[in-house]
Amino acid sequence: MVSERSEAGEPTTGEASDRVYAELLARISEGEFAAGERLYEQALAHDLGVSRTPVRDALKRLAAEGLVDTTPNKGAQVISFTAEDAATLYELRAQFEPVACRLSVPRLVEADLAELEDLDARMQAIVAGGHDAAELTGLNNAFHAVFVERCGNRHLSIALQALFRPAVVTRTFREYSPRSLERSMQAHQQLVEAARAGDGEWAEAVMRAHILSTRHATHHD
Amino acid sequence: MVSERSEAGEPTTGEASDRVYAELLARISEGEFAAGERLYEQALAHDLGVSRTPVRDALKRLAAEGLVDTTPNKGAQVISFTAEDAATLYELRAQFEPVACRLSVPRLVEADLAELEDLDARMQAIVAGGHDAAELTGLNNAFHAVFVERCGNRHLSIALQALFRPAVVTRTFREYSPRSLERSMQAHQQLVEAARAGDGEWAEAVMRAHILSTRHATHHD
DNA sequence: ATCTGCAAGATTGCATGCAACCAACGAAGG
DNA sequence: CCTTCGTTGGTTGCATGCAATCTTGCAGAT
Repeated sequence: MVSERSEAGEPTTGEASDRVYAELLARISEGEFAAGERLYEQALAHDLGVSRTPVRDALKRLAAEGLVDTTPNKGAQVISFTAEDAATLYELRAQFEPVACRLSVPRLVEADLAELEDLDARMQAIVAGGHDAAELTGLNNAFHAVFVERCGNRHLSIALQALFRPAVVTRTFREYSPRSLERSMQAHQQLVEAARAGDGEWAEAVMRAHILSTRHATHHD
Repeated sequence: MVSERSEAGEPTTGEASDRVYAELLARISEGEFAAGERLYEQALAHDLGVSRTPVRDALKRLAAEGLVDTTPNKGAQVISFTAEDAATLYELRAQFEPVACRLSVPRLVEADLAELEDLDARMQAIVAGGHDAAELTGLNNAFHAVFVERCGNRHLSIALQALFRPAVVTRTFREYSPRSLERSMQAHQQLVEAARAGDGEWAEAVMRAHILSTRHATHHD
């Protein structure tokens, strides 16, 4: 039968450990840590009100996911992309995320659909309002993560997340034109529609167009 | 039980965490741990001659890579596949590993080529000799890992490893027919040739054929 | 003035202690 | 006899202490 809502690719270890992991991931996503910045265990531990142990755990997890670089006796620092790496990741994303879309859409349940609609609505509200780039990026990542997490195979989820998560450091929406932004929002709405219709191929096509469009819109060079 | 690492030649050279990780990965690959078996930190620590801390680190790393399942206050246990999951992973592997091959072959340096040849030679020696399935599987994984690790993008490597590494629990060579084994060896030789020639497309084609052939040769039931 | 060597501070990695939590077993009651 | 609850042993998660290593700054020599 169907199981409870277990999130694929998110190994829950403890309690403080997960909190620290989520917090660090959020801070990296929001650009609170500069690329290449070194992350000191003691400072983070004191800042988050825990000891160094859960901080170490979280950093190791981030390292395994490729979001921070660690060197033997020097600790962790946020990854820094070359422009070429970023471009490559975009290519890979354009290739694989639509596939994840096609696989996941037929498996989405009502809660997932509701979450997609909620995220879409909140993004539209932000676009209509103050354009808070950080929060918008977070919601966008959550939106895309739904398809990845529900693609039906846990290891595929992990693999895709390894490809997509590093993109968070690029702070996607920072340099968007209003026109591209509007187009992205429409793509999201269409994705919600396709998901509600259970049409994986439609969703795949929309997602592919969405990503390729985004690639040209963010062209920073 | 094995006791080859009971005496540590290097007392303070650090990297105990990595050593434990490699050891656990090897043991899982060699089938020394049954699928679903629970891994106790204290027991592993005592067995490996270290404290629980590096063992915990290694287990968290394995969890992030999807090789062990962890539940909040129950610790880690080796993943167990459904037949469907295994089949899906094989599909994905057949789709993606040849691509990694094509990307990596033009980037291989002399040391990589030498390693491929060495691994190939050792596998042939084992096939000619005692057919030690465990060691053969290890060498085979190392052989395939070369292409994944040299594919040119670190995050793609991480993603592909997330897809391929879980397959190690299936103990690939255990139920191979001598004929299929011979064919695999020939494929490896051809891969070495293609790699030496720097021909990524050739290598890609050989790898795809190799994997698809393997899929039929192994009977997962 | 620049480079080299050293020494002190700082940081990571490992070991250990302690509390919370879970699982299993046994006893008491229906 | 079966069910239920309390107890006990064991395991994980977190905090802390300590040694090894790296970094930084300065003094001295060339």
